[in-house]
Amino acid sequence: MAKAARKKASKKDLILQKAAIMFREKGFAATSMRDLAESVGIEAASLYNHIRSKNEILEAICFDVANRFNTNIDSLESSDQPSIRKIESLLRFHIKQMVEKYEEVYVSDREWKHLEDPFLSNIRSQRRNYRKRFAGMIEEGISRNEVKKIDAATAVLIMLHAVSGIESWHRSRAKINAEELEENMIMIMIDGLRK
Amino acid sequence: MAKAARKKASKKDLILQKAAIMFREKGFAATSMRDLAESVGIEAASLYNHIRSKNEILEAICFDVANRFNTNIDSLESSDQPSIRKIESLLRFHIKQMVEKYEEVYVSDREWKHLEDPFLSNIRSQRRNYRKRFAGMIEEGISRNEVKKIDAATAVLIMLHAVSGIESWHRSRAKINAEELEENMIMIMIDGLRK
DNA sequence: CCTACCGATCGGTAGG
DNA sequence: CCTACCGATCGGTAGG
Repeated sequence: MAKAARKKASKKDLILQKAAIMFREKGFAATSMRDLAESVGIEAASLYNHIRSKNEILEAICFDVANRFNTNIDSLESSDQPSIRKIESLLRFHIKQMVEKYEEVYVSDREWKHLEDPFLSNIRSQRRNYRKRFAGMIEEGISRNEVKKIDAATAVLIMLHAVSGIESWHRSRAKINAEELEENMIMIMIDGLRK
Repeated sequence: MAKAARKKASKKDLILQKAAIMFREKGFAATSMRDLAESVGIEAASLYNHIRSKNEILEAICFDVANRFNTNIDSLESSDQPSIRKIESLLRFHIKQMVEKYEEVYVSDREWKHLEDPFLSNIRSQRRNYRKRFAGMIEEGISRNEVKKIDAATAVLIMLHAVSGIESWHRSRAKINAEELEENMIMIMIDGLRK
């Protein structure tokens, strides 16, 4: 019974993992359950022994990723580093997640619009909330004179989208490694392009 | 005859415009020709008097946007400003395009994967080429000592994705206006967050 | 986990 | 530009 439960869980995990890969490649809407079943190695109908619906797969991916980012910002906010260090840590977490859990993070970021209510409203408010907390860290940095006077909301948009640039790095198997990538990104975002 | 041709062109333009709005909202794959026809105000079958296929609409959007960006980088490369100014101008062009032609630029950037060959290969190579030229401007800036020593390819990824952050600004109708947005973005990207 | 199948919807065409 | 309709494919279910 324990073994059966473990087995079932790992098959569901396999489905989620393959789904993340396919949703990233083709998009949620353009991926059929038959495509997914084939990549898992079973018939389409058999998927439904492990998951309830196509949308449930997307929900699992999106909320799993959201939880990881929320947990991280929780612990950052309660720490007492300088603001610019908090911001740097947040960015480094985004970069690491994008490198290590590429497909899941990418899918949760680009395909969440295909969720249905109540999950759609939920994720929307989680995203709004996250951006607000990030903006709060930037405003704190401005008031402490660690960050230059910019519009915090604009800075949040730039930073969050900038890290998603790793997508292209990930697929192109560029010349530089993950560590160099991270250092370059942090340098550019914290100190800009100009020498 | 001239008038009929003009009329037909403008109806086709209306279809392209409505398609860009819907492809941005729901994605290419999740937008049906019946959805599109409804927003244009005709029956689905009637769309085919103006366009040949659903994919042809996406092709028109993607290549129109690509041409505008290529024309801009052509004229920038042949100018003889300092490298950092060329980079700034390129970024300003991206920001302006994103503000003014929001739906088309967004769609061409996120939905081009749904193109079919030979258009898919064509746009892929155009994108590769554009990034290479942009990286060349950054490397020129480094060698002229105007830009700090960073990996040019990484900087390109960050900058191109950062400007697409305007998407969220555009939809959220934020407090700041387009001009302030542009100045904030340029300041952050050129000089970074740190004071 | 499979075979067999469902109603719905898709992109697109014929013919007027 | 519409009515009528097509073959294909979709997400999902029944029953074993």
